[in-house]
Amino acid sequence: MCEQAGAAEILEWYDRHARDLPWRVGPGARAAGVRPDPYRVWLSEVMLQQTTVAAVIGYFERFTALWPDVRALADAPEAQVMGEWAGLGYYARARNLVKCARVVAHELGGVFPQERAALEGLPGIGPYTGAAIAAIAFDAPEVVVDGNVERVMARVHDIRTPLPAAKPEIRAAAAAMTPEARPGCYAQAVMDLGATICTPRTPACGICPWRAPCAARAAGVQGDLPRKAAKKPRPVRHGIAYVARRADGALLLERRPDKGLLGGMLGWPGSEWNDAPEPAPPLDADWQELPEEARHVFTHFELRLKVCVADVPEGRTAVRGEFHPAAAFRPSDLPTVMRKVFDLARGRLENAR
DNA sequence: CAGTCGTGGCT
DNA sequence: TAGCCAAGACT
Repeated sequence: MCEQAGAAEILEWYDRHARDLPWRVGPGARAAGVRPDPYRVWLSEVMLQQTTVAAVIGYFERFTALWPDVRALADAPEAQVMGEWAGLGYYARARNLVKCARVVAHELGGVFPQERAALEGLPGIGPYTGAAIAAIAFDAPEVVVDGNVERVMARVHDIRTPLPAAKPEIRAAAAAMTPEARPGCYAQAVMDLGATICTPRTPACGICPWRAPCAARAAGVQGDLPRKAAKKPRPVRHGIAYVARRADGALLLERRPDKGLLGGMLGWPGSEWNDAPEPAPPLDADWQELPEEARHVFTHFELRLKVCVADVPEGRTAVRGEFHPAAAFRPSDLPTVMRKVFDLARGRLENAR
């Protein structure tokens, strides 16, 4: 049987250097017949979308401890899942995670589909994740193309067309290299290669199993690939966040609408975020503006939030939001920008008490 | 298709 | 430091 060019070299490298990851069945165990748990593969792949391995590991451990299988996750209250996801970002992933778990649990008998086509289209599963689950969990010979694969392919084949225009060419190259044998190991091998050797800057070509066939290396342009279209500048937006503490210690929080930024997450009531926000206090109080703003960088804008704090008597009703008892409040349930606001407000509230 | 959608680590 | 980047999906 004619193996795909390069597959043998990278699989041999993977057998010796595969990263040990909590969701992974390593090459040795896989060869011994151990199958990955599709639930854990799915959960890890969703968490890893645009997110580093280091950031994911702790979340993965907590999620699997709380919810060991897809039925358990399907039964979880969405608010609890959102709270556990807080800090990981891209919160539509968490909402879709619950939706997908409920579809699998209630409409598919608790069993993940094995086919890429059936996986793709489930909430939160797109072209990459569908192919990755099919390959890793079920050893389907799917073409798995993520950012690592794009970088590795652009270099091995010296593809100088900038992304995203180069995507079709890159996919064709990836398809030509994907082997029929051990497709799950192969997919993870290329991702490990991209994460540890064929890194974005200063790749370690000297120890790369694909050094010999690498066209970019031969041309000395490996560090300049893949090329990417120029990015747009990131504007600054301003806003005002209000942290109200009731006499019993309860804090006024507001759940954000499902659509849009930080959708479905808890946060402090506040103004719109724009060039010149209008004050929008959620209740009448003696608001004290803190001297320092909370700064946070999102993907497409930078936010500077003025923070106003107030102590309010019990019985006061808010126009917006709901008071959360102090005992039930966990800052870790908040998205990072809201946790930054709380960290600033906490100092002032401690002093006032 | 191009914009939206988070965050933390690294250089 | 300020920009770049990460196992993308969705509209």
